[in-house]
Amino acid sequence: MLFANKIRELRENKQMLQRHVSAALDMDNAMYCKIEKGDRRAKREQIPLIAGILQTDAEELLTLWLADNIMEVLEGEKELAEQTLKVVIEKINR
Amino acid sequence: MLFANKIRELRENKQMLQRHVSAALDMDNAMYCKIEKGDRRAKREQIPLIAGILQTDAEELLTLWLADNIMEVLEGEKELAEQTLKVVIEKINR
DNA sequence: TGTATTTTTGTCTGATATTGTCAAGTATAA
DNA sequence: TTATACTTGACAATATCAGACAAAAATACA
Repeated sequence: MLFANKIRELRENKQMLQRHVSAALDMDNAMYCKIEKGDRRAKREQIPLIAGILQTDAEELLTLWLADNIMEVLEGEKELAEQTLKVVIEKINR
Repeated sequence: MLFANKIRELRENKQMLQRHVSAALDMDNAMYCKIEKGDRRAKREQIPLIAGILQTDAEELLTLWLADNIMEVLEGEKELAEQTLKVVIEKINR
């Protein structure tokens, strides 16, 4: 879980508690805990808020969050992942 | 819709009717119509069945179906798509 | 040790999204 | 027109998921 690992690392480096972040997000702390563990997914619109609270780049966090979502699509399709990504890149660059 | 376009093309080239395919899939024809138009998504386990009916390579169809799913994740994130895919590829090749 | 605090886990519920079905619509050809 | 193929929209059934709460587990520290 790229996104989860990143926000945990950021929070710990800043010596913040989960409840600081969850309060700033107006979110149940249990929920935030699950997001940080990768058990639940943050909503798209929460990413920039989290970035603000943790004082980091929103685009970087969003990129990791998107990458997680793509990894989930490719879950269990290891042998087709590479070819699939080729098709996607080709589609995007056109 | 890569997958949708492909199965339509395959079906038409074989002069098959939608109801032939939907019957073989034990599926409501309206549903198959929507899948072929890209309004609804085929289930993962239906892909090899469809490939069998249309006598084509299941892996190729599956690749297109996965690519559609990834495109949906990247929908509206055009400016981050490239970087995101880089992260995914890096993650996969490790 | 005991106690307070933080983090994690399990479960339930309401909201939201998805899927399957049906009926009615359009399009095309005979 | 009539028949056939395809498409669309509306609705109900179903599945999924965020959010909430309580309680357990882990951690810190007196």
